[in-house]
Amino acid sequence: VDMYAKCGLFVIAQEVLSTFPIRNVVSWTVLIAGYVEHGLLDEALSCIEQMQLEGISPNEFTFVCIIKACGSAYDGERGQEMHVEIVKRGFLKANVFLGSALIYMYMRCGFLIEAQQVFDKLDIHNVVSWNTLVAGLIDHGYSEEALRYLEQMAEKGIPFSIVTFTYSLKACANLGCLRMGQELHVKIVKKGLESELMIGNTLIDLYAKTAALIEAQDIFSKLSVRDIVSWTALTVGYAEHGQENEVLAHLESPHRQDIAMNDIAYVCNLKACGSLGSTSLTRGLHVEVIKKGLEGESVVGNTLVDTYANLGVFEDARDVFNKLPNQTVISCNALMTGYAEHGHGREAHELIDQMHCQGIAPD
RNA sequence: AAAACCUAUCU
Repeated sequence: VDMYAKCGLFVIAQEVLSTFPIRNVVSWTVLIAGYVEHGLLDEALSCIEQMQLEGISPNEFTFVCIIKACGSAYDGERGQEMHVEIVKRGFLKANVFLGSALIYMYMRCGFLIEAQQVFDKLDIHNVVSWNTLVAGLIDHGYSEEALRYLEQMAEKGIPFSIVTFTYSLKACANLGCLRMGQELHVKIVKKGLESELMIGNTLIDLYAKTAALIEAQDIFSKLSVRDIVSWTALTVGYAEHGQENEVLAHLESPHRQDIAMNDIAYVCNLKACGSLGSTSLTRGLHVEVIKKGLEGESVVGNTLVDTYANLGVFEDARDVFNKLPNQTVISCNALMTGYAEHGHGREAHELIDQMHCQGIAPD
């Protein structure tokens, strides 16, 4: 059941499960974990109901899965209900897995105070519970706070993991602290972690964001294995600093290296084309995006609208905008900013009216 | 026998 569920073959997993004369909490939990890993919250929750109907109670493992599911689905309400249930059963105090899952859930749902409270109340901490807190803070733009927690970790002698280093670098990148990033880089080299892909990629990003493009390129060149993240981090960095030739050299390279593009990579490359002010490159990428069926993906679609609008190519901006499966305040703002910056006051006003008609609240 | 943190990206 675990294998099928992990592979996403849920019909077979359920079938196997149904042939068991007796199911226990593990049989159900592995299935639930599979659903959660594949983002299927409703199915996971319905399993919980079914197992309880069979008279089987969820245990700590089960609750970790459920809490994670609530976080992934941004369902803070339900997460809170589950939290109450967990406390009632006395599971929380000593289980750092459950604690980390709750911190993740609250952070993702924007309940930062609650996340910190869970962290503070935990009897046991480990590097993951710290990392989860730090990651959440950084995701919400509190990089200084995150750095303070990272300092505390160091003071308490908690060894940094790859994830800890990654987030430390990310905090530096967000704050534009090249110096601190370089100090971390030295430590990373000393620990022999520089060839870790996640760390290498984050170093590329740090140096690119702090305008240290020679260093960024150097890290990139020295990586023995590169993935799509390595490429896009560098490309965006070059674009943001106006290095057109390097961008051109990198846009096509992932293909040539047999590295698959994903939706985020298209967003990055579109962003790069936009930074360079190139309508033709943008159109070229747009064609690829359509071929891959990604035009309607919200972030990809919004980026297309934004890029075209910034370029002042409003026929295309409008065309993509109209085709979006759901227009949101983000896509509207992107289009509107373009109108405003290119002096199209009338269109901007019409868009406000359209938002009103569609019940999209301006922010 | 099963569970937590995971790098590039949109206004």
